[in-house]
Amino acid sequence: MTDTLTPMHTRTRRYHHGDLRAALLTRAEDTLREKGPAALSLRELARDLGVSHAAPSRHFKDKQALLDALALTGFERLTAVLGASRDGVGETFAERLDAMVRAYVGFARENAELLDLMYSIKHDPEASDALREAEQRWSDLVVRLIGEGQAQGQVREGPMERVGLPVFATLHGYADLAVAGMLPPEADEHGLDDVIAFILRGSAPA
Amino acid sequence: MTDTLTPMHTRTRRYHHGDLRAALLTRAEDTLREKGPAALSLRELARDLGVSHAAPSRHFKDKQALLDALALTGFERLTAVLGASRDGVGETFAERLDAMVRAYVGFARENAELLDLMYSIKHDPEASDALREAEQRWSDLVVRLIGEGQAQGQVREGPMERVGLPVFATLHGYADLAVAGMLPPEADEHGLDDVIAFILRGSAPA
DNA sequence: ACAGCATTGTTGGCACCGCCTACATTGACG
DNA sequence: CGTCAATGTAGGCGGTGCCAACAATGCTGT
Repeated sequence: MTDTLTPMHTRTRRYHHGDLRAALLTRAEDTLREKGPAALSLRELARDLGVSHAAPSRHFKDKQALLDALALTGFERLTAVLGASRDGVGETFAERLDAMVRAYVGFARENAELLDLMYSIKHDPEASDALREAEQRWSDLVVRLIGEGQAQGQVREGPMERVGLPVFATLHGYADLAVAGMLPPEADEHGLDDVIAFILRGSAPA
Repeated sequence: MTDTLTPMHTRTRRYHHGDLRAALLTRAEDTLREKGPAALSLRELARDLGVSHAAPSRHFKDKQALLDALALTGFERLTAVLGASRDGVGETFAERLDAMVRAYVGFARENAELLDLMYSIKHDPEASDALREAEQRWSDLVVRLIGEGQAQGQVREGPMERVGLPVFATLHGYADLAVAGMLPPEADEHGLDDVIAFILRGSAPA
């Protein structure tokens, strides 16, 4: 009954969006980046996409579900970035660590709010399985890096949890400081180099 | 002044609360700890304290102001705890570092949500001066520790920003992981020891 | 002592939010 | 071509933060 006259392509406002789910996710990430997590509202998202305020609920059962999905894409991209950091660099622990730290901090700087979201969600005891797996996959990359270092005699012996944990903590901590804008200006110059050298000394064989 | 007559404990519902501001802060911290940051609402706080929903606005111009004040008390307590960690331990860098790391992680575990709040706020570019000062005071403690270590020849030479930053990053990162519940169960056993040893190796003289 | 006034609380209203239920439109499949 | 699941819409509910107008209180100066 709507119309045989008004053409679809003008101001395309078809009843079905086509891929609202994906559109919600990308728009949400933009908003998150530009206006922060507090400004993320399902209703505003719906308005932005020209859809009714209840439409998002067809794709995400509640707001948390959307945030979870957003974090999931974040973990996937982070894993991809870290995995790629191994390409084109040497095989020594030092080189691979260097590449991975830079990749991680780079991701953190470019996706500060998203990374924040990713960490605040995994905090939640009842995160989805997919989320836990994604998180697992990326921490496996660190574990693998350390394992290789140990095999090559460039990293001290010991169980992974004990050797890897301080490395992980340092990496995470530095990225978090960078994201929070807490690094002194001078840090831009040598900060990364210093942290990488610090990790190497800390994890060097006894 | 308070009362020689009206006992506190009798459901007194006087028009003026007496010290609503302090009551709001303590109640807010309890709620934060027990039900998480999302459950913090000015209106519910007011209900809990038996005052009208607009009463809090007389003491905090908006919700963020209350959160800022909460974070401020957090920084003050953290500084006190870290300062006290120096008492009763030896004067070597290793001992003092050990004490401070344990104090910091202990505070983080006991005040996880509050610490989260503290960090998410300093993130904000327009935090109050008092907040910035409080944050400064506590990071000064770390700087002081490292300076002493250098003076005693137990920490490598170099400008404070370059030597201290990796230490700070590791400390912060480990505490953050602990707070987020991301540490593997095995970490409870040796995690702290490992991190402290890691920091000592990383910052030892060349 | 007390009048005046700043402080502190109260009431009510606004716009927004997330979530729910009932209904409408669409497209895919038998 | 009819049926039906998937998708989007309309409206309502209780909750939130914030604001403006009003009321009770207690401090302060005369």
